[in-house]
Amino acid sequence: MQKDSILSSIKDQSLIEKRRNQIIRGAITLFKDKGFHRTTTREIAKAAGFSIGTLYEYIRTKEDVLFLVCDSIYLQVRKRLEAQIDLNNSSVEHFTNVIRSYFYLMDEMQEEVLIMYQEVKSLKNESKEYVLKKEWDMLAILERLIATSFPDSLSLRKRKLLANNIFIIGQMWAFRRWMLQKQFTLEEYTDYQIHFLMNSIKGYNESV
Amino acid sequence: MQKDSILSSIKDQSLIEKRRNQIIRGAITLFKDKGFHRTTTREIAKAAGFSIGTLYEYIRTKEDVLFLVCDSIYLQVRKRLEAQIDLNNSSVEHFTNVIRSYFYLMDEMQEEVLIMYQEVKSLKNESKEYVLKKEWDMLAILERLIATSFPDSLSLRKRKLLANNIFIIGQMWAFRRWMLQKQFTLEEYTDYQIHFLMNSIKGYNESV
Amino acid sequence: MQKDSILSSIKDQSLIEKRRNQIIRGAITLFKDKGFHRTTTREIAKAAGFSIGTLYEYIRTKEDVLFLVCDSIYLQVRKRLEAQIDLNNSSVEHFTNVIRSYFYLMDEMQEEVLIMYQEVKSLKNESKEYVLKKEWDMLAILERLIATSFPDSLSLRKRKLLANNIFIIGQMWAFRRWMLQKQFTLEEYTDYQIHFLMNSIKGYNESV
Amino acid sequence: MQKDSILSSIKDQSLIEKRRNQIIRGAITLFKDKGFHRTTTREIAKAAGFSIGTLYEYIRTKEDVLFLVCDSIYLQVRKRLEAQIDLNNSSVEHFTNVIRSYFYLMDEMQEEVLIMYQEVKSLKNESKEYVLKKEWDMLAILERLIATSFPDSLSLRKRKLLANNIFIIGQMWAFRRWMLQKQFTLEEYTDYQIHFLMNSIKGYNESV
DNA sequence: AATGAATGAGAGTTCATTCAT
DNA sequence: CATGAATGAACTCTCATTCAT
Repeated sequence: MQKDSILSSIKDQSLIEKRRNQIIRGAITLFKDKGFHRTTTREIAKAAGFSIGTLYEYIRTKEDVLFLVCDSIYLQVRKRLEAQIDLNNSSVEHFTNVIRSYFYLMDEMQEEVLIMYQEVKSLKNESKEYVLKKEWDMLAILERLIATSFPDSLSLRKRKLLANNIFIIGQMWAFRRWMLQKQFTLEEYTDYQIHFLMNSIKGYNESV
Repeated sequence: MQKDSILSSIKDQSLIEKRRNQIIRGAITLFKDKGFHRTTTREIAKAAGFSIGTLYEYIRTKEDVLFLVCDSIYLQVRKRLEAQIDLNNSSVEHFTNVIRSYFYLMDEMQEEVLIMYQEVKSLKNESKEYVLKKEWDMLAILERLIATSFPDSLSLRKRKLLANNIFIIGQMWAFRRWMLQKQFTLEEYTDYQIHFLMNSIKGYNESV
Repeated sequence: MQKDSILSSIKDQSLIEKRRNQIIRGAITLFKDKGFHRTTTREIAKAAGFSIGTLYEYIRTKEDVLFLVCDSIYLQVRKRLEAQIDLNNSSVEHFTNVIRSYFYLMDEMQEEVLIMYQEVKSLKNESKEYVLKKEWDMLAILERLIATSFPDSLSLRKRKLLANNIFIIGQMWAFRRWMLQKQFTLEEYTDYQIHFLMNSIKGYNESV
Repeated sequence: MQKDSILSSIKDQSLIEKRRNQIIRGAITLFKDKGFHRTTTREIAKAAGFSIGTLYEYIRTKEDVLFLVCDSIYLQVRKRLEAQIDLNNSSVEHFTNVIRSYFYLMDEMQEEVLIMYQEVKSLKNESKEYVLKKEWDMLAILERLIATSFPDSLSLRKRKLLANNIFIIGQMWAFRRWMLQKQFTLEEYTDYQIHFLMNSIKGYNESV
């Protein structure tokens, strides 16, 4: 499944783009609140600002909406993460800056992260694979960053694992906010986690 | 909301216990497969081994089933985790043994962990809080273990954060299995993560 | 497709029988009036005397209703036709009596005949074949009657064709009533057609 | 209802003619396949070669399309039947030739005959009457032919009935093809039926 | 004259829940 | 205590029709 394979009976491509963005925006608001299953297509149409009939001119099934939403969120996260990365800068400081930005991004996009976290599983296999593919891409970005910043100290597999750890510890701030955000400010959380992370790399380095 | 506040029209408490266990066992099988929303009460009744009418003698709403399931899974995880802990043993080795056991437990209970992960949000607030309360309990266990094993090196807040990290890195093995279990055996995953963790503590220790 | 392959979630077989008869009776009334496509499932449920939910306990799709209706009509026509036939009586008089009865039956079941005529095509292939199979059966009955009554005068293929002619000339009284019933009484129609038929057989006989 | 009473917002009459022919041609193709009810107006527009908006410039409702189609089919059948008839030729041979031509025409126009057969009932009364009026016309043609060919042997009413019989036995080749065309070639079917028919007339003739 | 995006009533179907037996 | 037939609100999705461009 690819994004463009969501069929629409509308011919004007730019209108499709525009309306789908309305759909995505409306749906995210609703999904935040009630999740995918408890949101009805009529509510989505209304939140998008048009009728149920019009909604179905731009998607074929309710699941298509979920797909659009997930796809859009991933794209956004990735874009913003990539924007932080300077491939020519291999300093540790640059590394921590990127990680810090990522954590702040997770804070900013908390609700969206939650949606992805909880609803991707509701996609049918084909779409799910397409979306999960995007996660591989994001991990690859983190891996590359690690490789650049710590060229000699970590094996490939350790880099991969570390990328995963960073990835979900960032998301954790969103999906465990009921616990973490009661005890830490975002700054504290970021500071502590970056410390743990750096020590872990340094420590590992020395200990092997 | 507390567990016993799920009303039942049945008087015999031991029968309630028995029937609810049947319900839980049946429901978990189904939820693994199709998730909470896509599972019908009829299916649950059938999987539990009795009629839909009987099901409703032991619960009031479909959500009650989810609550029973989540509650049961948490209880099980906690019990098995606690069984590993010797409060009088403050050795680092004991610490890593417990962590290792926890990771292996997450592997064993992958499907259940997934259910919790993805479905707890569908609980209504009251029940959700009750369930999340159990997570606080589990974190407290890990915190205590950390405090015992590393009595002087970590502040309270760092212990809390570390407990969280351990907790979700364990779960990650389950909920990101599509990614991790392609690249690591359970043993490798456990070894690497424990290394990272220990270095992180040691490194931190030294660096502060 | 066979009749019993229409799944029902109801266990009591005699209740299924009873409810399905209610459905058939209600649906026929409606189909007479508005045809299959213009009749809604809600109307069918109401005409059957229960709720839409209950309707769907006894069928799986709207098409099932059409199938039940067609099946029931064929069965009825056939039963009543068979009841007229005495296999041991090979007299020409018996032959004409049966034909006459058949014509009167078509008159009595006009509406039902119309439904079959116009709606069978809406069945999906599997069911359609099952229903059309019943028409073969009825033709076989007429063929056998012809063979018994005119043992030597007609070849197998001519008997087959004649059976078809009788069959649809009977039905014609129903489906062309807007034309025929303005010009003929049932008795006249029957008399004339039987005359044509007998002369045709006799004439054929002599001319070959 | 008359054909020209289908309102159109278009002024140019020859354009209306042209566009409606496109509609008819497209619609017949679709109706053959899926019947009137299962065909959408969008599909009709597409098959006709223009947009849904344009379609509705030439018709007012979907039913109008059905009317146009039925009207067109009747017209065609009638034209071709009339083309065979020489009013000055009263020979029996001419009679059988026309009947034979009619049967071959029914073979050629099988699909169209089916459409009429199954869909006319979906017309609303006004249009239905208009279309059925055309059947009276065709029957009148056959009646006249019978009267010309057998001037003294059959009463008016018998001629009328015979006309009906010929009419539907011709159509039967189309609407019962699933049965007849497995057992007979068109030639055989025609030969047998003409034999039956001629004997029937002759026989009747002699016997009265 | 032609287009096609927008509409919304209404269709078929599902399923959590109840309650008489 | 157990059953399962009955219910109907609520869901997703379709499609004939309109009308601004």
